Amino acid sequence: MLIEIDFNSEEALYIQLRNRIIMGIASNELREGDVLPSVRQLAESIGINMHTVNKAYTVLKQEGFVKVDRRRGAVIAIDEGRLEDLEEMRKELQVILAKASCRNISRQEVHALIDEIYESYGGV
Amino acid sequence: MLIEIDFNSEEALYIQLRNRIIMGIASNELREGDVLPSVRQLAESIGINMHTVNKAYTVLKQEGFVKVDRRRGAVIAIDEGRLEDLEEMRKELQVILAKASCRNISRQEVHALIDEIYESYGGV
DNA sequence: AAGCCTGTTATAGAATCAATATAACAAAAA
DNA sequence: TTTTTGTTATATTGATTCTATAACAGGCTT
Repeated sequence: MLIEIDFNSEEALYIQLRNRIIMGIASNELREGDVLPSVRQLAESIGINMHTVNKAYTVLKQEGFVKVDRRRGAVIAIDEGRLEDLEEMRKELQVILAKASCRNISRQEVHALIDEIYESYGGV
Repeated sequence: MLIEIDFNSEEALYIQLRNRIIMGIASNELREGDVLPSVRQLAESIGINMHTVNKAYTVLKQEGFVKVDRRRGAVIAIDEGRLEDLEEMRKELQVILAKASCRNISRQEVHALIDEIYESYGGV
């Protein structure tokens, strides 16, 4: 899986990295059991520091997307039943939809966008 | 309009403030032409620094939710045709829905949540 | 056994951001 | 005139982000 980083973005590098990997899982480019590159490898291939990658992996571990095996490195392992995430999602959506509503983006448009994105993650 | 701040949140105070005001506009608690409290007033009533409020207002001005009138202070004034926001929304939704997809939250559940939130903002 | 590659940890520095604290200014309102 | 408005400048504190070395133990390869 190709991981791209935008150095002009305001988003922290380790957050961009985390997001890319989560999106990789959603789009099935990364599957349960797949091994991520070592922190040193990935850091070098992107051109950033080892610790920045390590922080991304640590966050992914805490959030339940990855487990770390001393032998194999960081392995995709998804906690599927985390209800905290639903409340978190509600809060995030409240802000996003408030903005959308102010900009006269209709509910239909949002639904269409949701479908489009969900489609790209392989339906369900 | 009552503005509440969570001092335990990781979100910056000025971002929380901005979000509250945008949500206030969406829910029609704040309407075009309404005057926001002065930076000093609001700062005192919440118990934070004047500059933190000022930063929130400055961001709201840049994002096109508020205009500042020397006479009246900060006034709600919404730029309704900003297409940058649609692309921004797409990027934010991509991350949120990736997480949702990983947690087995179905597309239907997301649609229902969208409706619920949009409902609270008065339909459309 | 020796060397290499894992993740992990510690420490330190630079740059930026968040929040606070004073202070002052011009314009408008009381 | 005095108060209140937004605006601007400056400074300090603390946290965050990213980088840089360095070292360690566990596992793998040769």
